Amino acid sequence: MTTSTKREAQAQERRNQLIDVARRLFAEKGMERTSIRDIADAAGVAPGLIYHYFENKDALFWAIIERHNPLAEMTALFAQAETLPVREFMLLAATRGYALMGERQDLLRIVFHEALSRPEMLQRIRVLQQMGIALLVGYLNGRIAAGELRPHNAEATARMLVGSILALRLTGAPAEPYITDIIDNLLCGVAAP
Amino acid sequence: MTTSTKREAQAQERRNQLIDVARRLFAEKGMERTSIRDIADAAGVAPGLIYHYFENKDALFWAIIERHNPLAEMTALFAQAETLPVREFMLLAATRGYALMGERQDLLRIVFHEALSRPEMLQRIRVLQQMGIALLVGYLNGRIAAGELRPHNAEATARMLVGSILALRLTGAPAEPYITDIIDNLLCGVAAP
Amino acid sequence: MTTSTKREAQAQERRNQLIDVARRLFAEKGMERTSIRDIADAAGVAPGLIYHYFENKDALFWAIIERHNPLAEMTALFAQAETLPVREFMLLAATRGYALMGERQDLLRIVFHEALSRPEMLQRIRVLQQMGIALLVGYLNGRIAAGELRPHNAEATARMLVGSILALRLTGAPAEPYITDIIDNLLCGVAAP
Amino acid sequence: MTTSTKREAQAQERRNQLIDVARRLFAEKGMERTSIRDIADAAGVAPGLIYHYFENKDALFWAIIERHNPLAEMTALFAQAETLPVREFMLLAATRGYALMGERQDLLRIVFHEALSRPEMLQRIRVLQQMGIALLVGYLNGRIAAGELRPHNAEATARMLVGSILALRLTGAPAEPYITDIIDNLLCGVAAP
DNA sequence: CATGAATGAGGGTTCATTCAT
DNA sequence: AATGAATGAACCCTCATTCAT
Repeated sequence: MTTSTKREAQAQERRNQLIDVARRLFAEKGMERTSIRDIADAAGVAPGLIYHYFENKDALFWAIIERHNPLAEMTALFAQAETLPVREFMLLAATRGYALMGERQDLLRIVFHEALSRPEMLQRIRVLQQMGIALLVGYLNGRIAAGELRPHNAEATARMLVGSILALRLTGAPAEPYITDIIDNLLCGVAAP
Repeated sequence: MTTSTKREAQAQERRNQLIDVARRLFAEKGMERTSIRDIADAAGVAPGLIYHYFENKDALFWAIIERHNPLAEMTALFAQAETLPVREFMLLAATRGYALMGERQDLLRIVFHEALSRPEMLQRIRVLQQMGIALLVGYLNGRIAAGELRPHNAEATARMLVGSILALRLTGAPAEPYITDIIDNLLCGVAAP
Repeated sequence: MTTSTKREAQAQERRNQLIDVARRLFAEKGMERTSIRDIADAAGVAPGLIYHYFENKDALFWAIIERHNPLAEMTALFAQAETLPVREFMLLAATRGYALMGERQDLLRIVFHEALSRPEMLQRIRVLQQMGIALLVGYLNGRIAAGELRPHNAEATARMLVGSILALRLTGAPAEPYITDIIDNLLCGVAAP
Repeated sequence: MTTSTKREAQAQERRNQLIDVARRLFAEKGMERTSIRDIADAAGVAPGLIYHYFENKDALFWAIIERHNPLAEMTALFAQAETLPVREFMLLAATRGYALMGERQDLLRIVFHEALSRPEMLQRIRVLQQMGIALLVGYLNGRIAAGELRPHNAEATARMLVGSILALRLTGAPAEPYITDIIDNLLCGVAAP
């Protein structure tokens, strides 16, 4: 029992190691430019071993995705939304989103990269993204109902916010001053009074 | 003279055909998943011929990019910016940008895809993107000077606009009602008055 | 332990087999006219396997050279030079050199062939050749010092000897009577007394 | 008539140009590493034109060989052999041979290169070489009959001479002092008196 | 005489994957 | 659990050669 448990733990560790190594390499060079041998070398194991843990390269890819789901964290963040004024919370959420995309930047690259060339990927990505937007839309509509935001199409706002943050990351732009400016623009508008 | 011109014209035609075929395939499957043979087959041509027209696969890629450069059109659009009120022109520009990304959606996929995994591509693409943003920033600062927009960081606004439109395209969302809402949000803000 | 050793031994054997097969084919048709597939077929092996053992075709070439380096044997021969009179030793050395070029005739063909069209090969080969000549020059100068040969430019003699033997091999001439005649000519000259 | 003659002359010129260009390139990089396109580019013509003048690449190769036969010159040289003392003439012949191999060094490279990998080439080369040796043997036997050289196997001497000179060229060694030393060694021997 | 578009076989090489050990 | 030898298909690219113009 104990031994088998130890074995299992060891196996789990090895599995995670392979996932992490693969994530790094995939992010650096893209999935196709990363060979199984590259991964094996970087992990210090033989190429054959990878097939002991994953059916094939694609399965390894999905394992990476599954291991890093950012939705949980975002959900937690929105749960405490009510405790802050609108502007503060939006700043917080935007900053956190920006940071998250940074922490998982390699993942972001992988996902985007693959999503753009593999329809079945795109499908799975859109589901996630839809959930993110839904979270945001829910919050915004709550604020509208509370009279803190003027009545309007919340989905457009949500898309603006996500798109703007995403664009910052994609272009390598820094968080400040852009994030603050974005939120202020969004809240107050840029038209002359 | 006539003959040589005819020959040249034919060659140009063939070149364009190859570019178009490649564009389609690259967009469908990604550049790496598209083999030279795939392109040749789709064009009804021997694989070797492609190397008669393009030095290698990468050169073919850049030929695609060059053939469809949206910058010229955008520049022309901004040249007549003064003739319209702010809101009208921004709607027009956003709509045109959205449409352009649509017409060139396959191109967009290709460019994104490659940019994400090949630093030297990212470099060249950022140059283009920077020029687009500069165009927009120039316009916005003009409107600020004219007192039509309140003084603010125009670059943040430009990035919001581009990011928002891009996000629409990437998520497959329709132009309306989003574009109008986005422009209105941007101009007037979403905060309650 | 035993198993890994067996594996290693097997791998070494396979490596040597590939070297030998390649040596034969390279000698028969020249390196460029021999494809990796030719080698693989002749060895009864998949083409990819060759790249498991050698980085590329060139590396395979150098592996052939390294496996059959005649310098060690020649060095050993010259170590016992003192035990024989000049004429006997020179006959022995010439005969041994002729034999060696025969045993390695295919190698000779390969080396010459490549040396003639690839500067970087010529470079590496000249180093080897220089060492051979140096060996001979050292010996000759020793004999001059010992008063057995008249004082003269030993390098010219060394080059004559090597050139003469090489020419025999290149033209397919037999060892006898040429070698004896060559040595005698070299020692006594052909001028009438 | 005149026109056709002019045309013919022009054609002959073009033919020779192609031969010369090909000779240079073949010598530089070897025949296989030189493509028809390389030759065409260097000559400033279209690839197709080469096939107007030569059936294929091999025919072009043979045309090069035929255009540059060194035998005529050597025969002329030996015709005046009697006018000089042995040592002087042998020096002259050796020097001339060395020079010839230099002038035609590129040709030498080509011939050697191809001879080593193509049996039918080797055959043709050996015929030429045999004629060269025969020329030399005839001379040497004449000198022996005249009492200027001691009676001995002239063919061995001829092979020594040719081999020595060839080795100088192949190793890139300079003419002097080697040639003089070689002739002196050959005439007087290197043994202590 | 001259062009250069077009062919298609074959080159070296990479790589996901399998399997005996 | 782990190895690494072995496979074979596919890749990008080169090139001698042909032929309509």
